[in-house]
Amino acid sequence: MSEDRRLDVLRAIVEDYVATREPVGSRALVERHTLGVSPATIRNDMAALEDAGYIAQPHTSAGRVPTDKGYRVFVDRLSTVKPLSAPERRAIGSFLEDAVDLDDVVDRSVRLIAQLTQQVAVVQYPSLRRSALRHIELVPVGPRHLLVVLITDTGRVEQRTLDAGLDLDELLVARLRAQLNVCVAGRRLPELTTALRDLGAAFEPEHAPLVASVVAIIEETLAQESEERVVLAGTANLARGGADFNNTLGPVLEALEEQVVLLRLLSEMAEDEAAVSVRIGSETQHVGLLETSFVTTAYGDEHGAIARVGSIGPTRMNYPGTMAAVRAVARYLTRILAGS
Amino acid sequence: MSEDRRLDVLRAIVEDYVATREPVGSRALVERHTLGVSPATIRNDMAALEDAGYIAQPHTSAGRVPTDKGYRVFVDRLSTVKPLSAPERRAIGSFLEDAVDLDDVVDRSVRLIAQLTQQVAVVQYPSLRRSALRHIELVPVGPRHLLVVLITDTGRVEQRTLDAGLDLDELLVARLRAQLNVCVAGRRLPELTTALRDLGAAFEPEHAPLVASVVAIIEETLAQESEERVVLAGTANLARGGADFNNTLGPVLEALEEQVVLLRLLSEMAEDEAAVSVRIGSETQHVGLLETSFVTTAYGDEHGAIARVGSIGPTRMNYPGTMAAVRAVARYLTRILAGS
DNA sequence: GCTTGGCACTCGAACCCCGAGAGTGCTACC
DNA sequence: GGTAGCACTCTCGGGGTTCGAGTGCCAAGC
Repeated sequence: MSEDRRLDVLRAIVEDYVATREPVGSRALVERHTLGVSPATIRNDMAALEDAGYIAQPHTSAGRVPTDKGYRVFVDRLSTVKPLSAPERRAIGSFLEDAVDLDDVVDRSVRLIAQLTQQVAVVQYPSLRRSALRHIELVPVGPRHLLVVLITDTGRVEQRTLDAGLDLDELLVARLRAQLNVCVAGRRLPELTTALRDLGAAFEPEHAPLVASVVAIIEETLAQESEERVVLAGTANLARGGADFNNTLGPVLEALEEQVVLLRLLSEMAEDEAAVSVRIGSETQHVGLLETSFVTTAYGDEHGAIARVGSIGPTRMNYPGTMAAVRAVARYLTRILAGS
Repeated sequence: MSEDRRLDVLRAIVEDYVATREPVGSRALVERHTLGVSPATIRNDMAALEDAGYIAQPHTSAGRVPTDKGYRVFVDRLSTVKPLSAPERRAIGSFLEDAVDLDDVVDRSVRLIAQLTQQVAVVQYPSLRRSALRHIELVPVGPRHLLVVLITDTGRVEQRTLDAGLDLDELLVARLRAQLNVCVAGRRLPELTTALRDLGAAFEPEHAPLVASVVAIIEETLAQESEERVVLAGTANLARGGADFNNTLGPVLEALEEQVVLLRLLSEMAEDEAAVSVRIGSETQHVGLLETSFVTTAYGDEHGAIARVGSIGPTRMNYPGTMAAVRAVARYLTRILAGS
């Protein structure tokens, strides 16, 4: 009983099951694949695969279905990610290049992945933590309020309103703005925070409270927003494809709305070295996502990885295709961000 | 056969059907409501209501179910929106007040409505068209690119990147920024665009192309974004409630992802005078939303209405409760925006 | 020792039938 | 106009049966 053939059988089972959505039996396998042996032999292999936990049968006298463990072996050892066709790649590139700003880039990316994979797409905004501030803008709002706008080198914009507690002097605001931007110029976060703390020294003591509160709100924003933001698209694809997981759709939608869940998964997967990382079924460690898999990869700019994109679908998904699509979009995304 | 009693019967049917989710028959009706007549009489009334198109039976020998037309009468004439309880109102107010910026306000509002109505919530961002620009910021990005940031008096921020086509002079950018902000100061859109067109005159002829392209991108942004942006929450609530519309969930999700559809509905409903506006089933004029109703109302700031909030659920929804929740959130939202 | 054909066995899906129950519409009566 | 009675219709659910796919095992073959 050759080990190689058993893996071939596992691959065939996964492929057939993904294609047909029905448990696959020994006869169907030999008919659709050239395995060179009879159904009886396949049955023996299947029994071994079942003992090893790679496949299971929904009930006696039904065909076999891959388990999460089976998909894992398939993804790790049995599948090859085949690159997209040249026209597809061109379409991706040109679609993304038409974006007018960062929001638009993210929006287009997520729609693109949803479209390509016919599943739910996830795009994480560029991390504030790993990007540098490009500019800080202070805009007086009414007599006593100040709008603080932070612009990063990835084009992301964050704003906060600050109650100054006293009437604002236009000149002072201008000085503060200038100092802040000197302070900021091109620095990454760790240096930035220490630089900000020294800022008070450049101002008269009576302005210390204002400076302090502006600095505080900047730091707070950076800290808060390092809890990243994610954008979804294609949730309707969950319901499409008909009898996919009709009855368990609720928990999946709930999990997707809980950004916390997605962020945890994304951060866990960021630790994987692999270019494209996959979480299968129970590996997601979330009860609502037991029947779904999550394929992600990192994108970045010239300085390296800054966030992730991905696609979520049923565990019974087309893994090679999904991985190819996610990887392709991430590459173009990186190119766009590095180029602008 | 009194007309009044017939309407009472219709109201009872709607209420029972909403509560039980099952077709309601004549006997159940007299048992649960004090109508003072026998089932046979109710049957006659029901026949009349059916002839008039207010109710229908799913099949012979089943109870009756309200039609869209029946719900319409119920909403217009038979239901009273009862205000939320004091604790509920306080909870809404305090939850919204903790928001740190406009994005956060919108985010909290939409989650709040989803929570209160247990349905899908929709919040439209404040319209750029109806708000005034508070500030324009120009930030050089690399040698030749300019980031144009627009800040409105509702706190909304839009940005665009511009390829200047030639190296940028720092001083020129500063002059342009100053001029733009003079131009802008507090003006509403219609005056603004004419003011912008005259801007070129203040600069030397050789800078005309730059000025023109900056003005162009500002106008383009304002035009584009007057196609409003909407935010959703609570899509998982569609699947919850079990057998609500299990099989037709796909089209609904698709419709919700099509922002165009929502925006059309919102703009149509903006024309209604009524404080709270309702679209029932087929009235949405969208095939995916045939089994859903859409409850919206406007919110604004001290200058009046600027956008809408709403809730989407099955036609068989709790209309009075949904209307109360949507109205309450809109009021608090208005208060917050006017106060900041 | 692996592979194969044969065979008995299991079990879910589909179908049909039937009875129960809910609800209606009609008609005669108050 | 309201009411009671009654015949009629139709869905839903249970129970029984058949059908077929698929398995597991065994004995024979290469």
